[in-house]
Amino acid sequence: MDDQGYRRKSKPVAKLAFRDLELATLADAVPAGPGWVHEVKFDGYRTLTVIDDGAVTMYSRSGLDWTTKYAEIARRLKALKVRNAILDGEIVALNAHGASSFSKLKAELGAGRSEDLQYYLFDLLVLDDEDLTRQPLVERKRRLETLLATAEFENHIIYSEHFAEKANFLPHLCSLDMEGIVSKRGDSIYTGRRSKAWLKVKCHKRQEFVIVGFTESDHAGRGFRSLLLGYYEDGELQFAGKVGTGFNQDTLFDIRKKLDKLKAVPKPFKKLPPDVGPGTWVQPSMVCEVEFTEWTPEGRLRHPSFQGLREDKAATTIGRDKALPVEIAAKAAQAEVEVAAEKPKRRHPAAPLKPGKAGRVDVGGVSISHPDRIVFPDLGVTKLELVRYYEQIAERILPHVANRPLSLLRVPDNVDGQQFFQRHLPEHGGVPNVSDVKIPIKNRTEDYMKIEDARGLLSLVQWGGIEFHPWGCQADTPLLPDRMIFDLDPDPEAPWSSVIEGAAEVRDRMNEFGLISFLKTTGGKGLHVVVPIVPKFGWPAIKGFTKAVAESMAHDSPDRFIANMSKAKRKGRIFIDYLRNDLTSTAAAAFTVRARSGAGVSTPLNWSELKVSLKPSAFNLQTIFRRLKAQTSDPWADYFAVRQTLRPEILQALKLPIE
DNA sequence: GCGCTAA
DNA sequence: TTAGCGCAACGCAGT
DNA sequence: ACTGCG
Ligand SMILES: [Mn+2]
Ligand SMILES: [Mn+2]
Repeated sequence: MDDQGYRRKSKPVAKLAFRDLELATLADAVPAGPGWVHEVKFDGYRTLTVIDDGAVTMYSRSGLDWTTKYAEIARRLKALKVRNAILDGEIVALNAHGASSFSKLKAELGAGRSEDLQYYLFDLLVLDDEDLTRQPLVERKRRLETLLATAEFENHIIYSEHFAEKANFLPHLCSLDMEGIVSKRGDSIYTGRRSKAWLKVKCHKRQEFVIVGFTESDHAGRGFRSLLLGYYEDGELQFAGKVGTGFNQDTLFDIRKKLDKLKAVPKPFKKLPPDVGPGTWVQPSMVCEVEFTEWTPEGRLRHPSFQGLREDKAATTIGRDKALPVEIAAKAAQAEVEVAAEKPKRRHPAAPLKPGKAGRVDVGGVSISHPDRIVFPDLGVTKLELVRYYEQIAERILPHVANRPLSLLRVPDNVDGQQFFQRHLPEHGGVPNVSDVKIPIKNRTEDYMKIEDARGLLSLVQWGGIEFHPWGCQADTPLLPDRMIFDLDPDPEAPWSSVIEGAAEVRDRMNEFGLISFLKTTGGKGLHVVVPIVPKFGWPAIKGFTKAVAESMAHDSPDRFIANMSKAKRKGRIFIDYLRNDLTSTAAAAFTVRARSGAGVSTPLNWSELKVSLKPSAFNLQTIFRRLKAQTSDPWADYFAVRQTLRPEILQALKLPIE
C-alpha cells in the first residue's frame, strides 16, 4: 500500500533466511488488562514463511523446509506483491465446526494434499527490506492485515485477528472446540525466543509425551493395548502413565509399525507401580500428543486420550508442562516489554551509561555500580575506593595480569560475605573488555579469561573481582611457563624468622642455579619468591624442578621446612608450596589486593627488606602508595628485563622432560 | 554482580 | 515479578 | 574410593 518504492537504493540485502520463532509461555489463566490482546490458539503446525525475490519457502518450527508439503499454500502466497517478507503463522485443517483439527491436518498431509488447508497468519517480521521485529506487535499486525488484503486467497490464507479483553472469552472459545487462547502484549517486540509477552492458555490439559513403550493387546488385529508414556526431567526420563484410547484402526496399525522399527531397550525406569504390567520398551524417540483430565498425586495421567503423533519435536525436549500463574507471568511480561523499550535509547547522546540506574560512576571508561558499597568493613573501604586503587595501580599490576589466562576471586558484597573463584567467562552475558582465551587442557580446549588493559582490569573489579590470580604462563604460550614461584605458607605456629630464612634460602639456591629471583609479600601471612624465566620448558619440567628444590630444603632443614601440603604434618614449619607451578594452578599477582580484612596488598620487596622486622601487614590498599611514592627505585625493575632459563643439564639430572 | 531458572 | 543458585577443579595427601 | 587442601 504505502511506499511501494520499486527503485532500490543500492542496498544489497542479505538473503532472507529462517529465523527462530517467538514462543509463548504456558499460563494458567488469561491475563487481564488493556495491554493485552488475545488470539485464537490453533492446533496445527507453526510455520514461518520466507518470501524472497518471488521464491516462497515455508519452514517448520525447528527450521525444516516443508514447502513441498504445503505446495498449494506456497503457491497462493506468491500472489503477494512483495519484494520480500517473513510471515509467521499456523497451518491448520478445519473440521466441520470450523475448529482446527490436528488429526485432520495429518490425514491431509499424509495423503499429500494441501489444497484444503488454511494458513492463519499472526505476525510479520520483515516486509520489503524493512525489519519490523522491533515494532510493537499491534503495528506489525496492522501491516500484516493491510498486506493480506492486497490479494485474494479464497479463505486459505487468513489474517488471525486479535481481540481486546472480553469477559469469559476462554470458556466461550473452548465451547467452540478451540484449543485455547494466545494472549500477547500489544507493545511487545518479536524477540525470537520464548517470551512471557506471549502467553498461551489451554482449554484442555494436553501436552506432548515421549512414547517409551507399549503393551500388547489380547485381540489379534489391534496393534497394541496402550502406549507407555514418559517425559524428561533434569535430563532423566520419567514415567507418565499409559494411554489406551483415542486411536483408530489406522493409527493403531501405523504406530505399531513404527514401534516395531524401533530398537527394544531394557526398562528405563528403576521402579514402576505394579499395575503397569509387562510392556515392551523402546528407544524413546517418538512423540505424541495426549489430552487428559489431570495429574494424579503419583504423577500419572488421569483419563489420557491419544491425540496424534508429533513429528516436529525432538523427544529429549519433552518435559512436563507447568503453567505459570498468570499474575507472575503478567509482571514478567511487563518487565520484558520495558527492557526491550530501554535498549535502543540513544535519544540523548550525553546520557550517562546505563540510563535509569542512578548513582553509577564512570572510572576510566568503566561504569561502576554501587560506588559507596562497603567492601572492607573493618577499614570502611568502599567499592569506589577499591576501583580507584586498581585505576592507580593499573600501570604496575597490568604487566603481571594482562595477556595471560587469569583467575579471579570475586566478592560481590563484602569480604565477610560470599567469595568464589571464577576462571571462565560466563556463557551468557560476558564482561566488557574481557576476552576469551583458549587453553588446551588434556586433549580438549577450554575457554578462560584474559584482559589486555586497564579497562579490562576495572571491568573485572566492577564485576566483583578483588584478587587477581594470573596463571604462570602467557596466553599465547600456555604450555610454556614464563615464571617459577615458591609460595611460602607458614603454619600459624611457625616463627616469622623461619619464613624470612626460607625466602632467603630459596633466593640463594636460585642463585646457585644462576637464576635471579624476586621477593614479594603475598598480602597475607606468607611470602612469594618469583623467578621469571624465558618460556622454553614445559610444566612437568618446571614443576618437577621446583618440587626438587622444595624437597631438598625440607630434607636439609626438616625442623623449619616441609614440602608436603598436609596441614597436620606442618606444625610450626613452612610449607614450601611448589604446587603453584602447574598449568591450571595460580598464585596471587603482585599488587593484587587480598579479599580479607586489612585489605593487604601483595607487595614487591627489595631483598634488603627481608628482615625479621619486615611487616607485610603494613602494606595495604590505603598505605601502598605512600611506599611507592617514597621509593627511589622499583625493587622489581629488572623483573621483565631478566632473560634467564634453567640449564637443560639440571633438568636432565632430575630426569625431567626437556621440551 | 548478574544471568538463569523456577514459581 | 521475586527467590535461589552458580560462579574452579586438579593433584596431592591421608584415611 | 572418598575427603580435605591450596
Ligand atoms: Mn601462600
Ligand atoms: Mn600455597
